[in-house]
Parts: sequence; structure tokens; C-alpha cells
Amino acid sequence: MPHLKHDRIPRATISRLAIYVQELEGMEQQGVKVVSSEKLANACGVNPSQIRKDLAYFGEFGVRGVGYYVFELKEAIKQSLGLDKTWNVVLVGVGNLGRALLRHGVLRKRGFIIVGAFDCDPFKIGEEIAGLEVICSSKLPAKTNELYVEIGIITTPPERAQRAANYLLEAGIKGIVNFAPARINAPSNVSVEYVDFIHNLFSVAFNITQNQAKGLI
Amino acid sequence: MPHLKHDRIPRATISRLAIYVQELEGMEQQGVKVVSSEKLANACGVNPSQIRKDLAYFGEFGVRGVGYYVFELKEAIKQSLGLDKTWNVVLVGVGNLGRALLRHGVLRKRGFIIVGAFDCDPFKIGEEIAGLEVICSSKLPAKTNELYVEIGIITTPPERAQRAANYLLEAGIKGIVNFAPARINAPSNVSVEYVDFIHNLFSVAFNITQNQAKGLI
DNA sequence: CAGTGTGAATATCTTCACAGCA
DNA sequence: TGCTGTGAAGATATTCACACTG
Repeated sequence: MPHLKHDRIPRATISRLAIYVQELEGMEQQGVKVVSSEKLANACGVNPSQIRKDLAYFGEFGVRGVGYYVFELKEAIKQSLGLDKTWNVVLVGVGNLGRALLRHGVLRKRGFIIVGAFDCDPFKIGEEIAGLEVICSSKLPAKTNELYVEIGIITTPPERAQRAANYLLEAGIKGIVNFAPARINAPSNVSVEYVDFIHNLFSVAFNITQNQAKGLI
Repeated sequence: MPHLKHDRIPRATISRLAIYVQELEGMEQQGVKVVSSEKLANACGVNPSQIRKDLAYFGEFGVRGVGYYVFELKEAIKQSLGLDKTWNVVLVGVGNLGRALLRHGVLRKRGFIIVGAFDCDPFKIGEEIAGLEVICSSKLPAKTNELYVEIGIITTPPERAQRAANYLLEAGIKGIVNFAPARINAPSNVSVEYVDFIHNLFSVAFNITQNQAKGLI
């Protein structure tokens, strides 16, 4: 566990760190060894001081007059984010989106290993997807205790999201990523993140409408 | 086009409006006719004045002493967001995620109709998914001119995201939702939104690590 | 001297508190 | 009376500007 210089880290910083890691990995692949906050900022579409400030929450990683060593910085950020380990994940709701996530190699590549897939539909139970057998949701708490699972992903329809969450909470899960378009209730020591890309389509639609109104197009 | 009382609307407001619409639709289905900012705030997990302030950017929709009429408010927000019409969308990159989006009914239900699917992989070209034939990406600009398309979705691997974006820009698209984990360059009059749920998993991982360090778990 | 690390200044967002209207 | 709409206050987040160091 890295010691934090400040104890409250802005939410926004966390999501930017994820972008920095992404770009740093790209640079690493291209053989870039050192990067300045300005270059990294350009790649990430943010302000250079933003990057320096974000990094300052976790320590001093740079070398004055030089910049940051790409590999070292990437590793340091990953450690700060808790990505220097792999996380076991279970998924509830094997619809189109759930299937895509199960098959999507990216999760595993990023250190999130899906070790269980659950659904309440009898037609789906027993089906095998990406090497995992779909199990009845009601068995989730029992099954999850066998594995060491800390994170749950919800990809059910909205009306079943809370029930899925309850199973996950019963299983003692510590964090939830909810793809269902519905708020869920969870105790405050369980971290809940919402993913809903419809919001992004809404934003784009709004921006287009605005641009048109301004006569930019 | 609704006239805006203030000309600059915070980004954060836009993404909350999407949540309000979601909850209002839920309430409508349950037969709720009127809602106060406090009740809606509880459902959305935000502060009541936040809601009143957000709505004030677009006009006065409430009735003092009563609240908001659910249907009217929902319609007013949708109009403000430019969702009082349907949007034609094309998708580039028919991998796991692209397929899930093509099959996912939610997009259509929300007014975003995918009218074209493109990929550069010869093995995928010609395949039919959800009633759409996969077409070679290089034909995108020509094909798109036939249809009336304003929004493009990118679901390619990161290294092909910029090329996909270039095709979309060439086709005169006005907004892009990019699911590939890579920044893309586009002129400033084209609205670009990034979707990357790995970020949300990172956040959850970080929060769990933090909570454990604090001894909350 | 180039580029970090950081306090101070600015900008943005959220919440409070209450006047004013149905 | 109850709840909206909103200016003012407070909290956060971003950017600037520069001292400082390898």
C-alpha cells in the first residue's frame, strides 16, 4: 500500500490516472522511455499542471529538468490505484452486454478476472460462455465464498439490478460496477460505480443540437 | 430548439439530466404524476437544489407548492437534450462489444437507431447482425451519405480508433462516441465522448484498497 | 536550463437559505 | 403552507506562476 501525502484524493484525479496509465502503456510499447508532463498532457487531452498535481497526491515521481520515466511512472500509478494485483470478479446478468464482457479480453488483460457468471433465467443456466458455466443467481453467495471475489459486475435489466446487488452484498463483495440503468442501495463501505453509455450518447446529441443552434455547423 | 436562459450549461448538469430522465420514466411507468425536487433527488442520489438549479438552466418547469409534473418535466428535459427526435447512428468495429451494441435494444429504445455497421476485417464483411449487413469500413463515407447519419460509434481496437474516426469525419458526422481506449483527434465542432468502463473498475479497485487501508473493512 | 512540485489565484460546481408564488 | 427558483456562500477542482533542483 503506497502512503498518500494527502488523505483525500479527488474523484476526478482517479479517473484521470486511469487515462494516464493507458497513454503510458502506449508510449512504453512505442519505446518511449521518458515523458514530460506537457507531452503526457497533450496525449491525454488535459493541462500539464493537472498531471503534476494529480501525481503529487501520491508522491514525487518526476526528475526536475528531465520529466518522468515512463515505465516507473506507470508502475507507480498502478500501485497507487491498487492495480499491482489481479482482482477476482463475478458477473450477474448474462444478456448481450454480459456476454460481451465475458468474452472481452480487455478485462483480463487489465487484471480483472471474471471467475463466475450468474443469471436467474433457467434457459441460460448451464450454458458455457468463455469457459465459464452460467450459474443460478441465488447460488451466488454460496459459490462466491468458495472463490476469493472482491468485485461484482451487474449487467441485468434495471428492474433486477437491486436483487443482483443484494446477492453480491450477501456474498460480502466490496465493490460493484453497475451497468444497469438504475440506482442501487448499498452500505457506504461498499464502493459502487455506475456505467451507462446512453448518457454519453445523450451528451453528444445535446452538443450537436447546441452547435447547430450556434450556427457552428 | 428550447431557448436557454444561460448560455453555458455545465457538463455535469447534462449527465445528471440523463439520470433524471431515467428516473422520471420509471416514475411515469409506476403511475406517479407529480414529483418534488426532494423525491426526485432521493431517487437520483443527488441534492434537491442541484436538481432545481440544473432545471433552471433550461426554463421554469415546476409549480411552487406542488412540484413537477412527471410527464411534462420528462418531455421538457428530453427536448432540451435534443431527444425529441431519433438519431441515426453508424457503428465502426464489429467485435464483441460492437455486436453487443448492435443487438442491445436499449439504443433504439432511447432514440438512437443504428443504420450501418462497418469493419475492415474481410471475415466479418457480409455477415448479418441484428438485421444489418457488415460493410467494409472504407465504404463508410460513401454509404453514410445515402443515409442521414449524425453520430458515429467507435468500437474498434485502440490502434484503429483514429482511422475509424477519420472515416466518420470524412462522412461529415457531427458527434462521436468512442468506446476504444484511445484519444482521438477531431475538429472542435465535432463532439467527442469517451466511454471506457475499465476506468470504473479502476475506481472500484482503488476505493476498495483505500477502504481496506482505512480499516473500514 | 528544462521541467518538476506547489502555494496562490482563478474558475467551476454544489449546497444553503430564503424570498416569492400557487 | 409547501415547494420552487435563485442569489449568495461554501466547497472543489483547475490553472497559473514561479521557486527550486537534477
